[in-house]
Amino acid sequence: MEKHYNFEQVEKQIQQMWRSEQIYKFAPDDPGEVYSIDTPPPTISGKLHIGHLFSYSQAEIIARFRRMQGYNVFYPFGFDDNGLATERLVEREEGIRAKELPRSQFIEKCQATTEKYETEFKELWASLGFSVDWSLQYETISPEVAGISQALFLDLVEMGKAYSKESPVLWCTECQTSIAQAELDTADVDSTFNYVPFMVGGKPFEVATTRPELLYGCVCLFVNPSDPRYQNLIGKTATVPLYEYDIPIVADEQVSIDKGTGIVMCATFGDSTDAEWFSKHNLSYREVILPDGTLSEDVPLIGGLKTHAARSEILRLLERENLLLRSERLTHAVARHERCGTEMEIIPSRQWYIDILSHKDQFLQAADRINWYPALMKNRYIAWVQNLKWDWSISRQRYFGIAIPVWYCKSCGSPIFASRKQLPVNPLETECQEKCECGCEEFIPEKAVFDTWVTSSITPQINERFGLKLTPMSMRTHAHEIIRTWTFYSIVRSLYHTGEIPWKDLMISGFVLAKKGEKLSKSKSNSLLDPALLISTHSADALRYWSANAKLGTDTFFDVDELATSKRFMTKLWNACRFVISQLEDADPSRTPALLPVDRWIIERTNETYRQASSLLCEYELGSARHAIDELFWKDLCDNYIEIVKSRLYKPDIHGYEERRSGQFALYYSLLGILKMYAIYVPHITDYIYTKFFQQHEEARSIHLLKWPQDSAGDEKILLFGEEVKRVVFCMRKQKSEKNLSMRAEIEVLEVECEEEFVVWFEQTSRDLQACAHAREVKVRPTPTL
RNA sequence: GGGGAUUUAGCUCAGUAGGUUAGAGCGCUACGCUCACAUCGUAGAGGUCAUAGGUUCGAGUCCUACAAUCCCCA
Repeated sequence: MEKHYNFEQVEKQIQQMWRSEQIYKFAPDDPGEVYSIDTPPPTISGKLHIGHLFSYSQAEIIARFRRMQGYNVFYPFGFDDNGLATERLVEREEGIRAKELPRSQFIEKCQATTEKYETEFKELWASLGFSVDWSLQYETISPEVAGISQALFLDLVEMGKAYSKESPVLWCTECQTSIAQAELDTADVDSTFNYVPFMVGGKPFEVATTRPELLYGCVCLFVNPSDPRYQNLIGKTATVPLYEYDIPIVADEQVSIDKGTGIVMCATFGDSTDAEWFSKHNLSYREVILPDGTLSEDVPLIGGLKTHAARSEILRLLERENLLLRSERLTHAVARHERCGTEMEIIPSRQWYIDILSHKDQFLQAADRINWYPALMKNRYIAWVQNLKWDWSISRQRYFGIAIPVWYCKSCGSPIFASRKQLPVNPLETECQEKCECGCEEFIPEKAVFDTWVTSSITPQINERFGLKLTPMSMRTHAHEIIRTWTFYSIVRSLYHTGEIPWKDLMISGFVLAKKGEKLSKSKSNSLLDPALLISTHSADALRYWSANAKLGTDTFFDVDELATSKRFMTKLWNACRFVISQLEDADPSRTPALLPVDRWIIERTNETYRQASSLLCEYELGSARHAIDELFWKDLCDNYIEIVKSRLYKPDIHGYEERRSGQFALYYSLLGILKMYAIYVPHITDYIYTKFFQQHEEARSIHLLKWPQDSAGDEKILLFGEEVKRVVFCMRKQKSEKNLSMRAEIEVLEVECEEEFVVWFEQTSRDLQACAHAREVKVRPTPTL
């Protein structure tokens, strides 16, 4: 073996070997129970960052573990390449606005951009050594997936779970589309709480509002039914200031008595409470804000202005008329669109929905049938489901997405759905083939597309497109910010379509934070943190080893200096292997020699570590599992066992030839075992070392085709003996260290005092200890019993 | 405003079901270039486990309060 490990060359070479040998090819008929992984298809919204590298590596380590456990691992990869996030990326990169281009031209640009990014992403995953079967790849925008998505939508329509209705909907005036509750962010915004007088029976009553520009949309005043101040107002009418028209005063428990004056104005629509009151109290609609974020020209005084300009203007007008009694500064949480940061509006329009509100209980119960790792992530899901206020709005007034397969009758407006054999279909390009029940033969195609989550929520079904039954899949993995979207929507879809949970285990990873509390974002990606650059300068294995250091689900900070630990580890592994292998040239691992006790110990310690690591990895605790392997490798094998057995390997004429073979056998077994365990974390260096030496004995083309041994019963006594041996060596070193002696300094006698039961074993180890301690003599005696 | 988490060595974090003297890596100190490794080895120093109460024979671990930081949701 070379003196230094050259990762640049080796990682490429090993990856090439994996490809040409098809090491990770999935075949349904291969032995072993299928272990299927539902990998998150990354959204094409910009470059990948270290957070992706971190969480995808963690999942990949589990894939490798399951494979070496004997499962037939189904490990596909996909790309979520449609939807608003992608459109915004294209707009940003090309300096264009979607609505200013012909639809087809914009879509072409989107396709070109996604292809570019997908190639880049794929190269990155490959350079990290991912054991993915790329023949299972899917893209959510592909015709194949579009067909599946549309078919499942039609299923939902037939079940009555998908429907369209005209109603107030969450709306982004920047993206000019409806959006779902899950796509909202909240941000604290400085604003003013403005007190204006509404006249009731000739007497003014103060009402506070943060949205005075909606005064013309005001349809009702609400007070709390148990507020003693306003009992006499209930049922009366009030006059809207400035606009001078009358509205009712109604009681509702949702009014908070201590906020403002306790009288709240309801406009169409200022917030989600307004929308609730609108339907609950059957109020009328007064249009103020248009889909593009300007006020309707029909609104007197401020028509045509943008929302914020209209707000300033109406405040100026109110003040001029002495109708602005006072204005308090306040900071309040405002809902914004997560993709662009624009404040939400609520605007009525016809949209498609998936019914989620009427089955909350079912979604909550499903959570108990899924294993959550770490367990407390379940709370986030439960909190989210309990707080749902809107059905899932699935239509988007956008372009690069899967078409909603429906036309509307020109005369009666009834929806006509595409037939199954037409799918995938784009109603904008294909004529409706049916006839409406009303006799009309002219149709208007649906222009809206599906929300991208409509399709990414069915990845388990997409993975089944080859005909293999996979659901419920074994495991789903992703970071914790998309519990409310991907996890939730997937559970909804799975329950509706299959009646079953989508997967048995959920493995939820943490974020990589730039500094305290700050999430890394794609937009401000630091070039130093560019994954491709990190891989090329520090190696994939080093990054993988680092990503396996954190506890699952816990956020972590990234500092390049931490990779020094990884590098140090890889150097140590390389050097240890180089030394051990140099001593095994003439070894014959197929023949088990009579084993000395200390050799039995390191073999048993290896088996014990297999057991520990396996049980931790079954709980997705890859950090703790790695630490268990580190302990075996660094402390037990390198610091102790190798030092103890060294002389026996060098000098068989003193220690005996059979004794040397015993040491060789133990070294072969434990080192190969350690490599097999580390293979899931650092697949390149381990496979390289394997092919350099072990392959000639083991036959398999790659270490990744070997299996971890099945659980075996442990031998506690030999493990205890090993601890005693380590204690003796430790005491010896400590004494030399305290006397400032070299470890090589000779000592007269090494006295070993041990339990009666270990006396014989220690005597069989005395030559090793004598050489290790550089002692003239070793004396073993039992601890005197009291 | 509601919910959840974190707070352990100078730094980054482990500490499983309450049980000897609280651990690791980095950093620090001393010694050692020993024929795998000085990108190393051996040993050592360093902690009132945020704070205040409580339960217990015994609390980093369980309960209550409080503080700071963070996350999710309104």
